[in-house]
Parts: sequence; structure tokens; C-alpha cells
Amino acid sequence: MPDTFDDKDPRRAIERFYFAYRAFTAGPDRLLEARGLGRVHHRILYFIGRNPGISVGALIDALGVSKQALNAPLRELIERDLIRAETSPEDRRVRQLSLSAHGQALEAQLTKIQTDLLGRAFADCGGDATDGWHAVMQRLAAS
Amino acid sequence: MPDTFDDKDPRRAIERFYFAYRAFTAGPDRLLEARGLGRVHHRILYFIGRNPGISVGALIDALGVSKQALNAPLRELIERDLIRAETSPEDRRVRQLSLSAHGQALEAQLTKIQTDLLGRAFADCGGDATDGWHAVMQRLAAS
DNA sequence: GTTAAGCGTCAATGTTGTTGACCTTTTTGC
DNA sequence: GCAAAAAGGTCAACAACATTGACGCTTAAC
Repeated sequence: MPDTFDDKDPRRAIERFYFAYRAFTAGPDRLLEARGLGRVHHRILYFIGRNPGISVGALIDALGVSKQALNAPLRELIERDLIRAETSPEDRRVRQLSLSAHGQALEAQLTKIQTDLLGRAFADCGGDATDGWHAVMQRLAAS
Repeated sequence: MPDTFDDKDPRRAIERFYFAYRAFTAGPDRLLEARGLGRVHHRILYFIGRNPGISVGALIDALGVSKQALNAPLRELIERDLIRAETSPEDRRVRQLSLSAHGQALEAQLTKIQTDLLGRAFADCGGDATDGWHAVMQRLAAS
């Protein structure tokens, strides 16, 4: 029997997914924790980075949390000058959120950790494997 | 430009990973929540299923939680007759944990939800894609 | 027989989320 | 122009879940 025996055992797929995801999130988690930030902050940074000018309400909907839960971490990020909140000129009730220069730098740093990790794995496994990975993950994400 | 433009943008890989993992965990989470259980209970069931006869201390180490944090959910699972705890004959201080018939059934049900989801994605994407997925995930998990 | 290991539990505390209520500012509809 | 509604902020009460510290119990080891 080859040493790839039961290499595609469905249970093995579950474990691979679990441990791969852990490795995938460990890097950013460490960097954030060193700054006293958590995953909520990361998600806030990420969403605002992807949607500059987003309103607080839209961010609440996007993250699926209550406004009270968002308030504290968002305020921290604004106080640390990682996120900028400017009153919208069209509707002065609305605050337009965007990343400051520092916020962009941190977000880029966090993203780089993950893209580097993925990039190394893709490079090691080859283009076909990379294509297959993308196809399967795309299919799963659409579930 | 083809509609697969920037289909392998590193940022897209991050998003795919995130949403694929959410889909991967959503099914078990729903089933567990319907029974008033959480992810801790799932992890306990899983580890004991993989390591029948494991001791409480070893389980604490494996899960990386304090014994006080483990105590409550573990007790629930024992009271519900999902997990069996028997005194070790060699060392009567030690309790050997194992899944009861009900526990095995629940664990199998949880696992099936995930293997079915993965199996459908693998079937849709083909054998080569499946191989690639496994290769990349294996590589990541080893990081 | 004293020491240590494995386990269980009580207490105090911290974090993080929730809902409900109330407030201000600003826009909108009549 | 004025009442209603929307966007946002904050306070309070509460619940879930984790932590550390301390203590007690049973059993094994030297």
C-alpha cells in the first residue's frame, strides 16, 4: 500500500481544512494581539479598507453586530488614528469611514502575512494545484 | 479581458478562504445550536472520538483551555449521555473518556454534514482540483 | 507516611457580546 | 415650518464564556 493511503479520506479533509485555517489566521492574530487588538478590529479594518466611505450603519450590517458592540472597538481605532471618520457632505448625519495612512499600513501588513503564506503554498504545489484550490474554495464559498 | 480577470488575485484567495470556512462550519454550528451546544462541545466530541480513552488532563492540553473551562461543558455531555467517563483500571485517579452510542451518532452526524459538503464540492470540481486542494491545504496545515 | 498527581468545584474577575432605553443632530415629508 | 424619522452615540442591565486562585478529595509513588 502506498504511503498516500487514505490520503483523501473525508475525515482527513476536515482536519486539513481546520489546521490550514488555523495557520491562515494565526499570523494576523499574533500581530493584532501585540497591539492589543482583536479579530473585531481586524474585520473592521478589512471592511473599511474594501469599502472606503462606508457608513456606520452599513458597517454594522456588514459585520452583523449590534451598534453597541461596534462602538467601542471602532472608537479605539479612530482614537489610534487607524480609521478616519468624516461627516458626509451630502448627509451630515452620516459618518464616512475610511482608513488613515496608518490604518492602510496596518491593513496592508495583515493582508501581506496571509497572501505570503498562501503564495508560498501555491508556489510549492504548482499552478494546477492552485487552480484546483481556487475552484474548490470558490465552490464552497458559494454554498 | 476574460471574466476570470484577477481570479487569482491574492486578496480574492483570502476572501475565498474566509467564506469557504464559514460555509464549512455553518452546518455543524446550526445542528449544535439546536441542541443547546456550542463549539467547545463539538471540539470535545471530536477529540474524544479521535482519542478514545483519553484522560481529562490530556483533553485539557489538547484543547488548550483551563480545566475550569472544560469542566462545565464536559459535565453536560456526560449528563446527556453523549460521553462516558470510566475510572481507569490502571490508575484509579484517571477518568477515561469515550463516546457513548449517542455520542458516536452525534459525532458521525456532524462529520457527515462536513464530508457531504466537501464531497459535493470535490465532485463538482473534478479529481484534479480535489488533488490540488488537498496538496495546498496539506502544505498550509504544515506551516 | 508524606508528597505529588489527577480531578472537581467555588469564587472573583475580565472580556465581549446582547437588548433596551434615551439622547442629539440632521434630514425628510406634509 | 414643524412633526416624524433616520443616523449615530451612550448608559445600563444582563448573559455567555473564559481566566486565575484556592481548596478538597482520592489515589499513586517514593
